Amino acid sequence: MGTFPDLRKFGGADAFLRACKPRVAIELLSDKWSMLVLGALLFGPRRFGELRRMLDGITPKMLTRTLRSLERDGLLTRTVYPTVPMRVEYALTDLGESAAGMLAVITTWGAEHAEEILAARRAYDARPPAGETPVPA
Amino acid sequence: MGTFPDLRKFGGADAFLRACKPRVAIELLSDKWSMLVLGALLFGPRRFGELRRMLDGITPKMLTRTLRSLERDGLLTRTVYPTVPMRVEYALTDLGESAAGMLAVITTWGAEHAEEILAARRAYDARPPAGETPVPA
DNA sequence: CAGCATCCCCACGGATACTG
DNA sequence: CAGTATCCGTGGGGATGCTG
Repeated sequence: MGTFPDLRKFGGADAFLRACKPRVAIELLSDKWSMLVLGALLFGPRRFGELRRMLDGITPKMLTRTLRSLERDGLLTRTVYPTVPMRVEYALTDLGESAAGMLAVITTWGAEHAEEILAARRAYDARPPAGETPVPA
Repeated sequence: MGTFPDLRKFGGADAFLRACKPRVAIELLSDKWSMLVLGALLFGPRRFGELRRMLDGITPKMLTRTLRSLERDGLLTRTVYPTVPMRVEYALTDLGESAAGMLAVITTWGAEHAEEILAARRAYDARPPAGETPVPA
């Protein structure tokens, strides 16, 4: 069928149904802020406020929730320095770095095909309401 | 920092803020069913009912919505055969196949790291409520 | 067969205000 | 500084029933 890695090697579509292994990756990608946070941490360890400023538009609540979730999954570490004022630093783990690697793949794909997709979208939206049904046979 | 492709080449975190190009990929991934449908179509063109059966748990409404969205983005084609009873076939485009390639990357990553993540999750959940704060310096 | 229409729920996530 | 607490609107998506 194609030149891409054969999905069936990994279980194909079945691999995604129900609560199966690779689903964790999908959940990660599906979350609005997770990959953004990982991306931000690629620049090195960052503090709460720094991340907040890097991720324009994120609220403290969502940043906290996202960081907790990523920490729980072992994608980043949270280190508290009990200074005054307090200081907390977040850093990617190896696992987190590899997850960010996925982000790179996705970003690349998106950058390469965005124009094509947007063009298809325009064409679709511009086509006649009641249409000629493409009838090959 | 790592061995993965350098995100900054693509604009880094900034590349994701607001409505920028690579975001279309994220939207694709974020949708609950889109990548599953693409994965199913990797096995070849399929009819509505076939897809419905392959994607256990999907409702007709969501299948329709997902297919329409993917068609609009040029990831698959929809061909109507006006037979009796009616027959509609969905097939990946080249663009759709390349998108499914992303799925392979993600699936692989998920399969390789799922156990690690689940272990981290168990460890996190099992740790003492009020905790020893890791104080390096 | 391949959908479309409708109702409805609740979880995601934003805004705002407060605390150790 | 680094969060927590609370309220609340939106819409994603399930269930059900009907149609060309």
